[in-house]
Amino acid sequence: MSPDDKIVNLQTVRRVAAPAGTLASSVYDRLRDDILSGALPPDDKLRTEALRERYGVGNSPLREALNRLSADGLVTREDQKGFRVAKASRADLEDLVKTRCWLGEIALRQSIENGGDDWEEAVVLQYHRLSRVRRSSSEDQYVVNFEWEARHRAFHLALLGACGSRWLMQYCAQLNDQADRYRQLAIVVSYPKRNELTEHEAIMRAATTRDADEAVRLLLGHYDRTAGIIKKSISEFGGTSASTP
Amino acid sequence: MSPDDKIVNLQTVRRVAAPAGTLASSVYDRLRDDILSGALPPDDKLRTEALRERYGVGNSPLREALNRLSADGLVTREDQKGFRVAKASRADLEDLVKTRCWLGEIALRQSIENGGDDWEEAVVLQYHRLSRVRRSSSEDQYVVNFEWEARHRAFHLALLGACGSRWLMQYCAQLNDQADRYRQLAIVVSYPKRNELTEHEAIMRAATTRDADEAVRLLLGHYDRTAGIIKKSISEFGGTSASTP
DNA sequence: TGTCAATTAAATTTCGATATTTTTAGATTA
DNA sequence: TAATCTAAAAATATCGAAATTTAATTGACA
Repeated sequence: MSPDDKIVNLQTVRRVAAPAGTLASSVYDRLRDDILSGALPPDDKLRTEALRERYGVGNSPLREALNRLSADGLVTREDQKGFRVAKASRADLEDLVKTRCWLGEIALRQSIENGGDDWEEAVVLQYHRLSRVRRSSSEDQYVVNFEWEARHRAFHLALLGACGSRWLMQYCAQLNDQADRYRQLAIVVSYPKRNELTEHEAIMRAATTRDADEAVRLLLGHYDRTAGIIKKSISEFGGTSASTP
Repeated sequence: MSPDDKIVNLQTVRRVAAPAGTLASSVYDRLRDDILSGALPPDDKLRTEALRERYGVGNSPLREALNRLSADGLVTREDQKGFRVAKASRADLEDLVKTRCWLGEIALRQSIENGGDDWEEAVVLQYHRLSRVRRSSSEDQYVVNFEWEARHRAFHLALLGACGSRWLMQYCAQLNDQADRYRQLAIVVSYPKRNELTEHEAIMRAATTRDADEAVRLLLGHYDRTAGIIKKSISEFGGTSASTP
């Protein structure tokens, strides 16, 4: 048994073939994927030595990537004490989903009000793309399908994409990412039977019909339901990844 | 003469005496101040060599600070092209204030609803502290008073401090900082006669009286008025700092 | 004179090693 | 046994120079 077992497998196929222009960006992408997919569990200490070996890079690009991630709230940093994967807790999740609902409602209403034909088309398009890939890479057991994850993100962003505020969009995107991480953490425990496609379709229809109230109701319900499933499937997060008797 | 002379120049008295635990954090604080105060103008290219000399540090801590700042949206980064001070534009300002109003309203209403006695006391206290320092360090001309800036920020944060969401608070704080930067940029041009203390007092009273609608009206008016003054005092931002015919 | 290519210069990014700080382990003492 | 201090080990933070990439300059050619 190598010392890095907890990190390694999870047989995750990389989402993209790292088109990174700089080494630091490449490491950033990979680390980000590993955190969002749960391969690196919450509160895990991120030792530079171990990570340098894992990603095969030097000190500088690694440190740079970690700093960028701490900006995204996926990694925490403390002077002289290095980096850790951001903690996950029930309280934080509740805060997260609450904020997500507040901001999501504003963004969706603005989008429905301001969005033109191009916005409508983008929403329909992204929904279509989402509907063409499977939720899980495997039939019997759940295996992260990075393609689905990417399209799911794209759909939700398109939905809010005409809100007319870059700042708001940026925040919504960040909250989406955070929620995605919790979703992955939960799924590791139990893969819920949930037909998300139906929910997404209903949201898409209400939005493109410009039925703001209904669209908001559906979207917030979607957010809440996701959070509910996560909370149900996990008693408490952040624990050390088992082992050590 | 103390040995800390290197801090002195730029005739700005540092807000805090740099209690930084690490060099990178120290540089981060100083760079941040220089950007927020307008000493480093928007869109300015940030060459590592020049900055290393200016702050008297090596490559690593500087780069680390820049990466953190790009997280705050005060600095932009492009692969292989380095860092620049974030651009400032009328469009961005309008986006900024719009978002600030959306989020500020939510945070204030939540605070008024959830806040206990401790919150009320904090608001009153911060208002009092704000009222004890002058807006400008000098009487006749405007000179940034970092103490006022700090207390002003503290007051606004206290006001929203009981909203019950760390995410929302973080966003509001970031938007506040951004708005502060624009304010400094504008003031360099013309120092408007505006009795902000009266506005702050009114907001404080409405909030502590739990008059949500009135408090929101006043706060958003405060935001809007600030943005209006800024827009009026500057035709367009971001230009190179004069020179070069 | 204007454009394109090749060369030089400048700046960013990255590496490898060193200095500091924190954590761990061991020993000593109350 | 618990607590405290000291020394060793590990990890973080920092430096200075080398390696890449981008930008600028020069010169040739149409």
